Amino acid sequence: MSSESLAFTTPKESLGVLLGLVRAEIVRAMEGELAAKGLNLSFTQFLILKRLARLGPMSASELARAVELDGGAMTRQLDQLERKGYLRRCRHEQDRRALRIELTDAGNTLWTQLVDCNERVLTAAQRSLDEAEQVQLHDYLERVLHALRDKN
Amino acid sequence: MSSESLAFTTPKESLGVLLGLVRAEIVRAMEGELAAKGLNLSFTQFLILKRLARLGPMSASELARAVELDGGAMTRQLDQLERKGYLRRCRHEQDRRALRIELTDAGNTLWTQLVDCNERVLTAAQRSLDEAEQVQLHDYLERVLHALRDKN
DNA sequence: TGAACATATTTGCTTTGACAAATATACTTT
DNA sequence: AAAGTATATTTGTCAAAGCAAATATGTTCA
Repeated sequence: MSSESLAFTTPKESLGVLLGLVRAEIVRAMEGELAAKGLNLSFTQFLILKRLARLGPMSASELARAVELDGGAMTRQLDQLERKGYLRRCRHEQDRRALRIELTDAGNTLWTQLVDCNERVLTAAQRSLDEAEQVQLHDYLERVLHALRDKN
Repeated sequence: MSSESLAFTTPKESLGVLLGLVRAEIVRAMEGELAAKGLNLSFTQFLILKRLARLGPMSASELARAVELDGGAMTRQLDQLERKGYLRRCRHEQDRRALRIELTDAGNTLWTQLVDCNERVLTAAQRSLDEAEQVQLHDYLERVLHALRDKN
């Protein structure tokens, strides 16, 4: 009875799905914003630029881990973004295996445009949560993430 | 400076990313569970079966909307699941355009196995949240979802 | 009724991303 | 220093998913 009778309202049953739905909406909204500005950028590419703009130059594999992207896929995304002139592959000073990916001037200029989109989407997404709730949601998600990663 | 100094702790900045990371971990964990049982099922296929098991027969497009999957992709997933004998495409009584997708006996039997995997992963994911917090997380996510969908 | 439009499914085409192999470089241990 | 192991990047290959077009059926409205 416990599980069956509560089926359609039990949180546990749909956390995975729910996360998928929310994320899909955010991606959709974000890509809509980008398209509306006439920018031809995927959500993945947006994330890469955001990371670089926020944290500065880093290697391709750091970047890949940060956005949960396969190394091979990262290479190809970097190809595209480099071709569009938004970033540069430089040599890493300490490690000759690695690259140092850095934004070009065009990349930095682009980011100033993206900040708006980013802001609008996240504000819209969280508009029904007050400040404290937003912090709490973030905290819960972090805790879930750690629980999943530290298997014990 | 303002953005730079706060970058690594501002919640709003990473909600999109964070959702992606959590979801990726859940998918990984779930596929691990499935593989451990010797089942050759993708996370997407698991979601389709789950939906059918929980809510009963429905059309392909309802199913597609529920798991946030493209119609074309759904057709091909159904091909696979039908070939494996887990579901059946029947005619829809009221709408001759549509299908009525229903689980076979084998599909229902399979689901009894999947229930465990599902349970284990979700329990592990939420083990650092108490009952009230789990409910609250779910509530927050629903509110974010609605905020994103009802654009106004 | 009939025309216009909307929805359900399938198929073809293209892009994205995962996985594995290849190569280059770093680290560790003996 | 040599050997063995680990990491960074690139490339090839494949499966999954998105988009568009085709077809069939339903719905609305003049």
